[in-house]
Amino acid sequence: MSEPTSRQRLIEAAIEAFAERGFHATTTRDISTRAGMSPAALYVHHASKEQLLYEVSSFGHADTLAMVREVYASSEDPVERLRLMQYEFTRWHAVHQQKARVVQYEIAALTPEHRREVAGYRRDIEQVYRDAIGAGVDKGVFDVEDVRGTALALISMAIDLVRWYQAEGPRTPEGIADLYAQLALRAVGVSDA
Amino acid sequence: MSEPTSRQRLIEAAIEAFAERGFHATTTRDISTRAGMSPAALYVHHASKEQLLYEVSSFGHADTLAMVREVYASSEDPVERLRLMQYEFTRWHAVHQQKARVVQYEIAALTPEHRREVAGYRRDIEQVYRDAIGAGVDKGVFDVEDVRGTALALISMAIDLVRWYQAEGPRTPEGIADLYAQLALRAVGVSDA
DNA sequence: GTCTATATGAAGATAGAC
DNA sequence: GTCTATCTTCATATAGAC
Repeated sequence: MSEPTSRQRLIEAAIEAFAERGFHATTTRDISTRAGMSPAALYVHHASKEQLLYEVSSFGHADTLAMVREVYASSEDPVERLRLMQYEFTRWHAVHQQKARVVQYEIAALTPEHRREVAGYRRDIEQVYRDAIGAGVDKGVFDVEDVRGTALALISMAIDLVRWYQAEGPRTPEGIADLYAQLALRAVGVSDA
Repeated sequence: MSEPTSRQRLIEAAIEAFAERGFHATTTRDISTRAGMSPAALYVHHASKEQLLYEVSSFGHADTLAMVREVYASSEDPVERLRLMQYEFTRWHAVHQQKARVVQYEIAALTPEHRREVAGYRRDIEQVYRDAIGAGVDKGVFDVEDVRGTALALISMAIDLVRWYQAEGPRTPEGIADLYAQLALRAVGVSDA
């Protein structure tokens, strides 16, 4: 493990600052100071404050999409697949609470072009959830009328925890993930969950 | 129905602007222009931009707390009570999507004192949900191990819809509220929901 | 690649006429 | 209570030395 580069230190400082204060309330001075540099140093490594946000947002979205796709491919059993999907998706938002907060709540601050790009990732993530639920319905294992609405509800549950979750609090990421995985199965009508 | 006062017009303009852009990205010029006034007019009716936010946030929180308390008192039956609670809480967030967005996502922009005040409202709302779930567990109607976590999950589901819900989209507030009420009952282990 | 110094613009809020 | 004009502060981003 080598030292992080200045570029990487600035990204991590930006995640911290954006998560705590929000993009618009964060100053480039705040970011560079957290990274232990002068205000000007930021622009040697990143073109603008928005570019920093885009970096965080785009990697974060790609990450979560890859994760749910991997889970989807990992099993043929609808119950185990949905359980693991909600478990991992929930856990990611708790473990990476700061990054997740930026990913989920600062989309409006991106340029229109960057916003369109992440919108694509988001559509794809929802599609994987719909596929996972739809497969269970097709096999007669799940009892769901509104597949799309149920997918949105499960995603919402996991995403919203970045609004209130605190790493210092009593709950572990795994504890919440377990609970939310159970709630996901109950939501699709698997009664012995 | 008389004309809204300038004061009220400014509050409504602020809700619109804060919901679309966020508190920090909104300028006082934007608010006053939306209300059809000059930048200076805002300060005749409101002390500051933060005071406008506080007005929206505090009334919104008081509103939702009163609503869930009313629902709690309206029935003794745990199933009907929780169903109605999730229905009304969800519907409120869809119907008042812009106001709800400001209420739920701009807490960090309040002054510490104002933030403490709304934190109290939020604790109380969670408590009503915990009571509603706990009562069903005590009566042996609900099957829930983690009452607090389940309450948070149900609240999260409803709150998060302000992030994606669009009045122009295909879903009605009542349609989402029906679905989320059903999901709430399934979450507490009422299997014929 | 880092710094100090600064250009440039725009924000929140106020002054003072009507 | 509304306006125009403006004060003051602070933000993003750049210039240029080392």
